Amino acid sequence: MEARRDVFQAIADPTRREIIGMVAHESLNVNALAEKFDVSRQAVSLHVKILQECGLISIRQQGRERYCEAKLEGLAEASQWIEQYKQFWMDKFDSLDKYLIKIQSEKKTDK
Amino acid sequence: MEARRDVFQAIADPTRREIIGMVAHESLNVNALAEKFDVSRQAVSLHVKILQECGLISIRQQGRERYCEAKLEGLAEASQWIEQYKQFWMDKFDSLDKYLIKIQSEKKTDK
DNA sequence: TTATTGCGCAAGTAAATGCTTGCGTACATA
DNA sequence: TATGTACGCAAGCATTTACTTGCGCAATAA
Repeated sequence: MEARRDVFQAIADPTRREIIGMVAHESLNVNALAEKFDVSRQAVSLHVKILQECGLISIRQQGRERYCEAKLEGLAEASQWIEQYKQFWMDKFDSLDKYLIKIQSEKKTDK
Repeated sequence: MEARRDVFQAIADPTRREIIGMVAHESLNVNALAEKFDVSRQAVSLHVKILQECGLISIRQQGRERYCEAKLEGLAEASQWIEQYKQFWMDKFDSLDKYLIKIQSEKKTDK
């Protein structure tokens, strides 16, 4: 289980997406996280490790516990990749991001 | 190679992301697509099949050729998932592109 | 008609993925 | 100090993945 590891790979797994969703709301330690899934603690621990390696969560060690905190900016790369195509299926952007608005207006001549 | 197949899974593979990028610009038949990659035509053909099954491209049969056309709205699901977290990191940076430039320069070890 | 091209369908393979169980270790609490 | 708790490491295993080569067939060019 050691190979190409990027954000796209990380969020490809539904369990990992769930983990992200959970720690986005509140910091959770590995066991607390594991309790919410049907799979073993080890399995969850591995997902956590992968998410950490991909920069999507960070670990805060506190005593013997390891709290997982979301680092959602790690999603930016994937977000940008998708955003570049968004204009093709949406007429209107409700995003406030200046960069995206800029790109949108630049490519309005397309299509 | 038959199992869980969703959009996240589909875009997890870099070759498939490249294929999407290519057919987003122009319709290409399988062979034309295959020529642009190092892998065999069969491999590309399989990626195309997967992308089609995930609703990210559609095939237009024309004689013996099969033209791949992007169906970028298929990305909406993934887009929405990421979008829900966007607010959590957008205010952390002046702009998205600044951050992307940062991670791109960090990713020199790629491939 | 015959040769060539475009492409899908296997079948086979190596590597990656997801998960499990067993074990060791650091931290806590009785 | 003895015991329980949080969690990583590692080995083992069934699948899935990404590819490859070989074959066959329909559409097209010679």
